[in-house]
Amino acid sequence: MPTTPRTAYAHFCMLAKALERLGDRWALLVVRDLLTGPKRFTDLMDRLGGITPRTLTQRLRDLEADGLVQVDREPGRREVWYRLTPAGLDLAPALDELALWGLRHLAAPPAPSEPAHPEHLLRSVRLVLDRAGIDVGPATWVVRTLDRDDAFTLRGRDGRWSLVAQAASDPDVELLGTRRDLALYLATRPQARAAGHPGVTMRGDEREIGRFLDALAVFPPLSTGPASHATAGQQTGGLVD
Amino acid sequence: MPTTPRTAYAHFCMLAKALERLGDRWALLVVRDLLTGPKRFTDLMDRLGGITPRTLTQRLRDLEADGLVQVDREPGRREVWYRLTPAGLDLAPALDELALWGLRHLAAPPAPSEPAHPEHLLRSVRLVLDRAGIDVGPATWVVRTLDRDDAFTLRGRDGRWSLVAQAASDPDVELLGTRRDLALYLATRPQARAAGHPGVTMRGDEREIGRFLDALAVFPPLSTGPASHATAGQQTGGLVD
DNA sequence: CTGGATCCATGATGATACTG
DNA sequence: CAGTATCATCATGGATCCAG
Repeated sequence: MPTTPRTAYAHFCMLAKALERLGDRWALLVVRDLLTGPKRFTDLMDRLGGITPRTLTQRLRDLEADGLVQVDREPGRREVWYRLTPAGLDLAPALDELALWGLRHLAAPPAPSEPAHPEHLLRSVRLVLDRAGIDVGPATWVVRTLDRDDAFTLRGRDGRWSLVAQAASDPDVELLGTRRDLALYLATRPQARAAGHPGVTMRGDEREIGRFLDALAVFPPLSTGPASHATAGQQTGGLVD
Repeated sequence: MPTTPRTAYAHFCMLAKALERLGDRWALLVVRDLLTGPKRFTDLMDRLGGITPRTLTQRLRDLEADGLVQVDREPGRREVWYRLTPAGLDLAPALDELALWGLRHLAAPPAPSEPAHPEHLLRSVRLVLDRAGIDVGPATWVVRTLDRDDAFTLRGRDGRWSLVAQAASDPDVELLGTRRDLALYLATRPQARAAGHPGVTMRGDEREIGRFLDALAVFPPLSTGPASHATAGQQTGGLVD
């Protein structure tokens, strides 16, 4: 009979109970990376850059025991696929709010040592466009990474926006570049985006690219209050000065 | 020159950056308890039951350094008051989403060893009423704890709801009880609430109490998916069987 | 090659007692 | 009231090794 584990807060509070499951280091980042679809152990190791295999194993076991992750092991197949259960998928709104908070208060250009992936920013872009109800007509935009052949489709219609980790066949605009270049481009402040970005190719006719730039003008959102983070300093309206 | 601290993920991801500030044990619970207003060190020690003074000191220092908490020290006064900065207050939506997720997937009656405070549930009640757009006419409901003399006012009008940690002077309904009894009452499933609860006094005329019960019928919300938590078992529509 | 396990080092947290 | 001091324990990081 286990006594209350170390990670328990013993509060009658749903936030505390949630954090008992999600508060361990790396746990929410594992969920984040599984939100875009099932992944293998090594896929996660790659994306979570910095986690040790022992910790990843531990997190996946914990999340499985808590019913957030399901493990697909098929006999005769080497790969083990990890995917979110409905309860795990249901964390998306909470992760979105945390990411938006980070965007409002901690936005900063990527350090040279930081691996940059466009998908994290794309999730925030989708959310910001959706919340703002931006409507520039039906839009299908594809972002394709050249160094890893990932692709994402951002679709908008009637002010609602969706993001899927797959390339649509008929994009109005297509962005091509390395993961880092694409992330840097999305992190540029809106006014500078029309000029393009080194390493990023934009395909699509001028009118379509114009719609893309118009919609993206709301990203990133401005901080609601004064930039009160001690090291954040100036708020220029972009992630990059 | 400090190298990247242990708590850094070194990802260009706003969620990761947020978790670098908020991911330490107890950190978000400190924010939670400061969301209802400024508190003293010992107030926080009391509410956070289980935290050690060393850890609380550490968290408050970290949060202060990150610009989420401001410390009010007045010369000649013993007490030190901690309050959230605008950036700290801006975490409310994220904490709300996490608490709602906990409510949907981890709801369980309070264990006998769990101190129960009504305020955490009241935050969720406000949010659920507000999201559902419940409109039962202008409503002012006061919840008053007898064992600590805390009071909260839940106000609704035109489907919008607010919660403040203070007693309104003209409540339509007033609930009185110990912190535990009030929490247990709010955790009851809606159908059982009309019968009242031992230790909880409800003041107000019958019609007003009827409005109160009608509105509260949407709390707690049902889980979106099947109750997939390994230990959660049945979902009865209430926190208490 | 994937999916881990093992060993050790270290930093973060808990328990308890004490103090300006 | 608002912490600090000390010691113990546990979780995580880093490196390496191993089995199917």
